[in-house]
Amino acid sequence: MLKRTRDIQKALSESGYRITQPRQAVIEVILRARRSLSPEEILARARKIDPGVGLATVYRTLDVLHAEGYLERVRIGNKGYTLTCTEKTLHFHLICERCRTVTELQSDRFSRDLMAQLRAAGFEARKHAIEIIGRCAKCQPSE
Amino acid sequence: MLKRTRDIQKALSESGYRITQPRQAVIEVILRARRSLSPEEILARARKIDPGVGLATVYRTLDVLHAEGYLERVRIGNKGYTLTCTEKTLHFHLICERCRTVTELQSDRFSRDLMAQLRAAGFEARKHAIEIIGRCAKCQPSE
DNA sequence: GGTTTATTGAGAACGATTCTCACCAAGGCC
DNA sequence: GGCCTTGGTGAGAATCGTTCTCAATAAACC
Ligand SMILES: [Mn+2]
Ligand SMILES: [Mn+2]
Ligand SMILES: [Zn+2]
Ligand SMILES: [Zn+2]
Repeated sequence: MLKRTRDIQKALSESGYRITQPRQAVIEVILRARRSLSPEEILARARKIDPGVGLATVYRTLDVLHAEGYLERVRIGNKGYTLTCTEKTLHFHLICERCRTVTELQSDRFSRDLMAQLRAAGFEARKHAIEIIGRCAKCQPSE
Repeated sequence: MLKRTRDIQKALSESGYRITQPRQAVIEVILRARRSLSPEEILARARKIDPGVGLATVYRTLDVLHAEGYLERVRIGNKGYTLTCTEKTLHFHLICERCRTVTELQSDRFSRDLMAQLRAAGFEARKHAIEIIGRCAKCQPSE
């Protein structure tokens, strides 16, 4: 089991959630993934750890992780893929539409500028989703 | 009929689309709206102009407008609301989760910075969705 | 007006997500 | 360790938004 899996479990436990087999499996799967996964993909991988897991529980666990701030939902096209996220600060996602890898980026200048704009507009931000969709460096159309 | 409705109709017509009653109604509804609307809301309003319009046609017209660059889909929560958009350049959306108003903002500094980051990452951007979710100036919790 | 053919409305079909409910097991307590 | 309480679970039904199907319609062009 990954160290970060234990960290998240401990935090969930302290928030009053029970650490069940299915939850452990789902968390482990998401942390191990190199790219964002759909709920169905998470289910398939989780079943290799705990064969009995059900799809509804995958959705429920995603909700828990989202509510506790350990997971973001990122969309590619109409499909709802998911992604772990450690960052709490303003950052953005480069989503490769070919390999589905999600790269997280940050920029202080970017953040400062955005904050200033929000203040000017009198807008109180609660959350953000900054997604740039295209091709990552590895997936450029060769030519 | 709004002038901009006629402009869009003319452009669609020149692209080979037929200017039908339902399409006219949907375009007019979206342009008149002060906030983003769901497909169901668009249907309800379009039926006040042309009572026979069907839901499938609303979806189809949204697809056409999207394909022709006259409309963006913006999500609030899980629901897919829609919005007209004139801007072609990099810009972002301030989405009020209370009144659903979508404000479009732009910033040259922001754009330049983002472009630089993308270049550094070797990422080829095709489209973007920059959404800040929260409360607009009018919807601040009083006090 | 007549012809062609893209577009339409109604309802069926679909896929993703959520709900229901009887059963189960995590975690606190002795 | 065993017992109890109750939150969590799996299976399948239900729901919801969206897409599809197809016969009927009406734009657009002559
Ligand atoms: Mn992130
Ligand atoms: Mn826009
Ligand atoms: Zn890629
Ligand atoms: Zn508002």
